[in-house]
Amino acid sequence: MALDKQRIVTEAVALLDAEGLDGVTTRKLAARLGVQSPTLYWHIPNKAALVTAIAEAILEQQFPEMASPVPEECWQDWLIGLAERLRRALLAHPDGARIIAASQLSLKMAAISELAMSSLVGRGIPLRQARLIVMTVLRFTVGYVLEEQAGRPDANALDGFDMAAYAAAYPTVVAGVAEYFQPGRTVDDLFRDCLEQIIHGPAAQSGPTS
Amino acid sequence: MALDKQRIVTEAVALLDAEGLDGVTTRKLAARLGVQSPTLYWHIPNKAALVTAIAEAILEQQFPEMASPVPEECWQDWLIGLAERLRRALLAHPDGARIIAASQLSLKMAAISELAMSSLVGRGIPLRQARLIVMTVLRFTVGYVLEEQAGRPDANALDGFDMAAYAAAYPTVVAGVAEYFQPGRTVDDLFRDCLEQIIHGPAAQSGPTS
DNA sequence: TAGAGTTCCCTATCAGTGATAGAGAGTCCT
DNA sequence: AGGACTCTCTATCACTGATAGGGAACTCTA
Repeated sequence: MALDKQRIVTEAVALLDAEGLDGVTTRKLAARLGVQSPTLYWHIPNKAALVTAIAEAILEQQFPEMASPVPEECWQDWLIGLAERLRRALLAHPDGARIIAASQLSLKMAAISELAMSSLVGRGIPLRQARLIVMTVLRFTVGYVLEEQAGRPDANALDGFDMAAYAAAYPTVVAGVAEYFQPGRTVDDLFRDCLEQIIHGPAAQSGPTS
Repeated sequence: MALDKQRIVTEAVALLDAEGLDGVTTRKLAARLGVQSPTLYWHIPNKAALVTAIAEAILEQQFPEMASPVPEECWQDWLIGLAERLRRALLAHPDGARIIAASQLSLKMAAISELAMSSLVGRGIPLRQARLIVMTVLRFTVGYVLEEQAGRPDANALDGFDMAAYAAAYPTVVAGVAEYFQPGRTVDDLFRDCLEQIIHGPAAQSGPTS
């Protein structure tokens, strides 16, 4: 089978799934393609471009089409759904968020921004506010998943870790985690609740605001 | 002068400032310290630990003390100020956000969360909501600065870039950028406006919300 | 004070990384 | 037939994080 950029990127994603971002090296990728590593440089200028191409592929996979909200759907729910799809796209591969963050000038990401902003503007939201909301939601989502996927420290680094001391030093943080997850809530609920914080505002939830 | 972890981290930050994260190699760092590179491994287990230590140093620099809001200050403004300080901490060094994102188990970051959450709880906000707001603000801030600091693509990668086509494909995005910055607003204003979106909610700004 | 243990830095070396130079097989077009 | 173009190869570079193991200097103990 002829080697082309398409096939390289497809195999790179498979390698990513198998070994994570740090496992994606030109040699391993070439080996999977039955080729020597310098050959890749005929099709791809450098590794940064490869990572960007992987990012585009990951997004494309989850956003094959770009659909505006249907008329009867309120934009808030639609935007939450969009962010959840973006999060799922990043979670679908190891280090997905790192890859998106490392990729430069992603056209697919620009397309998502464009879709979201134009949809909001179409609902009568002023351009400036639409931009603020969309930027906030998208950057938050990347930041969120980035931390969500952050490599758990290896056991080696953990041997000096004292959970009791941690709980004593950061009681509110620990209590907050315990409180949230105790009634059967999941990490997906947590993401959604944070999103609603952004989109509907703190006032949407019960509780004093000053 | 004796070599210790403190001095290593201080010099690593200086090297970071001079050459960026990719320039922080064990050899260059050792050279600055007048030492051979394997010597560093006597003081530090591996490079990941070094990056984490750099992250702690960067945060420490901007958050030497942890102050709760004074009584007459509303928590919203205080929290915005906290996020702005965090952003300034990340912007103060090249790749600051990448470093925070790559560092595992930062105690200083936990301390910031603890301070913020306990301050909000102290103002009567329910624990769950305090956690949601603080998490949202902190992860958004990291995601925001990460993109803000993302390496601009080199001229090499830009030669195939057609600005006119970009503007045609993503008109709302481009219009949004132009609209925002035209009246003399700065990138700092943009960050603050996004933050207010989160903390005060979309309703705080004028404009329809459905 | 003698000797043992500890601390800290060294040289030598490893496997692996992204990337380039340049040769050489095919293929296609004139 | 012959030149140009496309694609893959071998060989090699400079560099990276990391480990093994030697040795000097210091400190603590008998």
